[in-house]
Amino acid sequence: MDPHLLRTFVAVSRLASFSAAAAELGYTQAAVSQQVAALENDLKVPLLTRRPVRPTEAGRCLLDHAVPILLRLDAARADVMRLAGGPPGRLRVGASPLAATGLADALARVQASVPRLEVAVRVAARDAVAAAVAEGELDAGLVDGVVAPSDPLRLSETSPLTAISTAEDEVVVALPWSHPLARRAGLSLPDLADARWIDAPAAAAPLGDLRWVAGTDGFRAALRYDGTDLYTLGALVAAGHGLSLLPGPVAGRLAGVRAVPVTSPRLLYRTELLHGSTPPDSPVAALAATLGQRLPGAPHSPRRSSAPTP
Amino acid sequence: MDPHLLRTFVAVSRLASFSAAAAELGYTQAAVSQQVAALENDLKVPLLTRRPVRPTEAGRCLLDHAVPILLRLDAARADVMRLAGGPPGRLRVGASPLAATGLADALARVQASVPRLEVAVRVAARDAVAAAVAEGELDAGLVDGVVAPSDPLRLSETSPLTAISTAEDEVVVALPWSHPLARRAGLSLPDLADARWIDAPAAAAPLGDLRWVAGTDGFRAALRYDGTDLYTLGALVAAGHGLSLLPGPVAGRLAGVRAVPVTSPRLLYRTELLHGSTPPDSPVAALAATLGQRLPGAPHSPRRSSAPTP
DNA sequence: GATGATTACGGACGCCGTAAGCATA
DNA sequence: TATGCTTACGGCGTCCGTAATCATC
Repeated sequence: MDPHLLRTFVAVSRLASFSAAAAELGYTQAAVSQQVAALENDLKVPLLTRRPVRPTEAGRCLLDHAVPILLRLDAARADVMRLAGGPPGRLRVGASPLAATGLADALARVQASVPRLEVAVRVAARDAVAAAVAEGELDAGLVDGVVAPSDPLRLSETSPLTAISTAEDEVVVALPWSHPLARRAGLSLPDLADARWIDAPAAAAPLGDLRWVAGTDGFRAALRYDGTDLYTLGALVAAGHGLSLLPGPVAGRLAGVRAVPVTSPRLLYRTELLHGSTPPDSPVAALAATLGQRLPGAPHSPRRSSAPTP
Repeated sequence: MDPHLLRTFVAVSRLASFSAAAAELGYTQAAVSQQVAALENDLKVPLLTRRPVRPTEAGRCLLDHAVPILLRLDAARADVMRLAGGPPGRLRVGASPLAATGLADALARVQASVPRLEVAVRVAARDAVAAAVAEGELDAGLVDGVVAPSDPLRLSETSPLTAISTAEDEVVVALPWSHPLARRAGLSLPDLADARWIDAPAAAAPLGDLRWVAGTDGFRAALRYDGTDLYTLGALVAAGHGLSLLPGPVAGRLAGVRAVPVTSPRLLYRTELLHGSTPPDSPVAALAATLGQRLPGAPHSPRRSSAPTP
């Protein structure tokens, strides 16, 4: 169960070829063959069929474990080395599209307090941001989502990250003006499970979040929008392609759509700042302080610690 | 970042001694010293202070990652080999104390349907059961806890396990008859946050669960009871040492205590069956079927899949 | 001075590359 | 027949154990 063997096994499975994996990893075909054989020998189970190269049942099972394990190993290395490296002169921040809104101000204030700070910003999907922070590719990430008041955001955690709540907004449904429910003052989420929804995981709340907080299988996507642009999303809603769940302040700025608050169940659109272990004098700590909250607890024990902002 | 190195690093940290770790792992002191040096050299960070042997800040950070990683590696091996081993002639089941109640009947029915089946039962704390199932020391585990209706149990997951809801009971507060709230017909959980509570993680709902579902910092323990015996717990409640949260059917059988349902928020005392990847003809599948639910989805992709029982 | 971690050195094993073998499309 | 995985073998590096060295209590 050497990580080296796991890594080549994953590569072979993904590429469905020993030789391609060898090329990618800088080995010879023979070495890859031996590594896979060693793994199969260790587990006493054939993991791959040859010709065509495809994972067996046991192989798929191992893949389900191996990928997170390898991610976690990388995250561990990144976390430790980041802690040891001392405060770097740069701050690489990621954000999911809706969370990116409030970032500019905060970054300006951090730059004012830390001289000669290189800042890089990257916008990506929520889970991608979380993964990049875990891997150490980013120093911090701002992510958002729909949650019940006391719950943390549900992220696919490769490794434990410290999470700080930085903003909590009202949750609203964006509807076209012509929609029968558009004149309501408030809406109940379960009533909307069977409506037409737009799945815009990169721009609005992913429908998976809705299913989670509502505890149903509904909220099926009538249209999928993979862009991040909110005005396109607004246009899609206005044109009647479906509904979308958004934070109140954002939805209020969209033209042609009606924003109706969700009154039941009680929900919040929360933004959280994610980061790994961090020395207290780092730019990340400054960013966390700027976004309204001091870094909690000991930086060496990264655990979820969310507290609502006042 | 060889797991071998991580394992010895963890052992050295735990035992605070190179030589003790060497003895435990079957190495010489010199080998352990070299392994730790190799790890520190790889990460370019001192991980341990010598004399006394104690993890540095970076070392503690690495420990936070290394322990779950090693558990997960073991879980992966166990999961794959279990899948490959074919249906074994034995069924090792673990259960948390309250969940163990309904196990006898189900096991009898499984034994009736599978000839010559060796059955072993082990009762332990909830997280210990989950860990043992992940590690493959147990084939399945029954665990219980307090949750909101649509949430899964919050387990410290080393590796993803399939979870099936097998029972859902009313949640009640066990109070002494003399308690001012004992005559109420129903209680609201937030009102009880500041009451005296008994923390009995091995027998009743852990107080951490209450804090989670209530979203508060309350529910502080006035007394901790580490046993699993429910009648002792009942006696403690009756004597006024504190309150305890229990499933309705269990609390009803305790002498001298009053059981008042929790009406707000809406909570359930749920029991879930946990298992790893499993061939469809295994005793685990039989147990799952007996407990009221077929094995869902493909056995090679272990994910949480809970559905309420009717 | 004794306990215990580190450094030095030699042997064994493991792992990769080259090259030949072999099965399948 | 050709592509591509497997097996055979040789060299190199890694890792462990023994033994000597060094540091701390």
